[in-house]
Amino acid sequence: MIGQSYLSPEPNADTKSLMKSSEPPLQKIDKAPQTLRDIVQDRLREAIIDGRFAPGQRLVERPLCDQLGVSRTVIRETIRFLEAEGLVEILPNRGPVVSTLDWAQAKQIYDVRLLLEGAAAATCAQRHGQNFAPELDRALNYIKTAMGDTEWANLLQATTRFYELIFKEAGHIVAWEIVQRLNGRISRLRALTLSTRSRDGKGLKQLTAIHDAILSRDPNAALQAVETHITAAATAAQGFLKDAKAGLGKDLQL
Amino acid sequence: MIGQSYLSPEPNADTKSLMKSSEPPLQKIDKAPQTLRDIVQDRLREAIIDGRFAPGQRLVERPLCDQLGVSRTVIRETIRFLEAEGLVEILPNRGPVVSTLDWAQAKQIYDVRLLLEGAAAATCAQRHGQNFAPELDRALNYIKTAMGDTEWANLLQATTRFYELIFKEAGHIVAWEIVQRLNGRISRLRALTLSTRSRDGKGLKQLTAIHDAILSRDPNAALQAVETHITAAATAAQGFLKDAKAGLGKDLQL
DNA sequence: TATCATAGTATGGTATACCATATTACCAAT
DNA sequence: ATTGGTAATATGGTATACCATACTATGATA
Repeated sequence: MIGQSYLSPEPNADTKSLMKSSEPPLQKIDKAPQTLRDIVQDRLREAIIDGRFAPGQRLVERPLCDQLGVSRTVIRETIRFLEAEGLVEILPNRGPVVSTLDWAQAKQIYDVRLLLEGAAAATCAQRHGQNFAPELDRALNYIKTAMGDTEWANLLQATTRFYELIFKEAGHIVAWEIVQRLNGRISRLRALTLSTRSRDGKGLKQLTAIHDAILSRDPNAALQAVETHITAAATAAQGFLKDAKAGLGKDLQL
Repeated sequence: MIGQSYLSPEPNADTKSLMKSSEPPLQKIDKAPQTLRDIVQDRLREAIIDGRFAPGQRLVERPLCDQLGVSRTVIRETIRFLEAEGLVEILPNRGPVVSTLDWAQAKQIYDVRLLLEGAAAATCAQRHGQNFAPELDRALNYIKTAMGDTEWANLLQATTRFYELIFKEAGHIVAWEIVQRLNGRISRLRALTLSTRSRDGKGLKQLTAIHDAILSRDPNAALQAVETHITAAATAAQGFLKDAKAGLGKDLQL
């Protein structure tokens, strides 16, 4: 999430022509000293989202310390953060576990996404600037190529990037953060639905519809396109969760 | 957020007629051993929301340890949690400060609230059960009485309760959690707008309109009512933030 | 007097050790 | 087989020490 450009674009490219660059004498150095916590947070979050920690699995602190080579303090702090994000739950007297998901929650998450993504697409359709079209094209093409990929993480990232563009262009930063957090909680579900839906061409077709509606500056069409896309995704997801529930009795698997 | 009903509703009401109560012989004791962190979290969150810690104010760890009588670990973990909630920001090499708010963010928060609360009200209008009407009546009455109160916290809590009822009845738990978190970030703004808007009668009138639309099972009217209510609140809020900005040059004050 | 340098202080970041408690598993005794 | 106890494990909570950095104040030098 946070880049690692500690220094200004030109670190010290001009030692001879000092004070020659006209406008800003010196750019402020906004060092973002990537703290250990941040690294561990990203690492753990990614591991959970990628499914390397299964839902329901316990996250025992000291082993995590050994694996990541950091102290307990750091681990505990990141667990607190991920708990607030909804990726981790704390069982009383048992400690943190990877959050599980049932259909009731997933359904609500898709509902909220529907509202926020629909609004973002509509706003974006009205407001997008001139250099936005090629960017959205590129994002859509990324998705197209990622569909043939075997690595589902790429496809997930590509679609995420697609929506990120839309939200950012609409100026809906807060909403995008919310959606991202929600997506973290249904990441495994998303991976499943995306990979299956990429086999039939429907998923891509729906995303293309969103793309077209936005670029033709038709807010209502954009809203509609998002609606059909998310509804389809939710339906597919429901199938998975229902299966998992039937198979195991608990909803731990997804 | 978490109740403190450690024990079952009926602790041991029937010692004579043991095993007589037909279905559950004994209810499971779901003890929620309120951990130190939870207490400190609630305490600090409340302090920030109440404004006892001003926005931009530094939250120095060791003094907080002394004030609350807990160790640094606990303090740091709660700060991580509140950071994820958006109530606290971490300045590099300076440590945590209470988050500040500018109008760009506040506007977006009101936008998201508009979407989520509108949807909840509409759904609630369709689905609310039979014993819901008196509850909503009661909530509205609470607001009415709280308007005469000098303690603005009561009014804030009353309106929160009003919306909570709507969200819960609509089954939008996830959305409600999101809205609550957003409300935390604009709590001082809400307090200001609520108190000023309670002097003219408009705020109450708008809430009554929501109440009526829901109880008459008219989703569109409910959506409309929420829209006017939040739009008005946002406009009032904008006035405050603009003032603060003009007065101070920075947006630290709110 | 003005500037520079140095030391001191405060704070965040990290690591480690310790204790109390709750849970679990295992083992022994009846 | 059920009961009871004990040890192991893991967590919550605490305390402490160490280092790096930022800010501050003091003093020395030009």
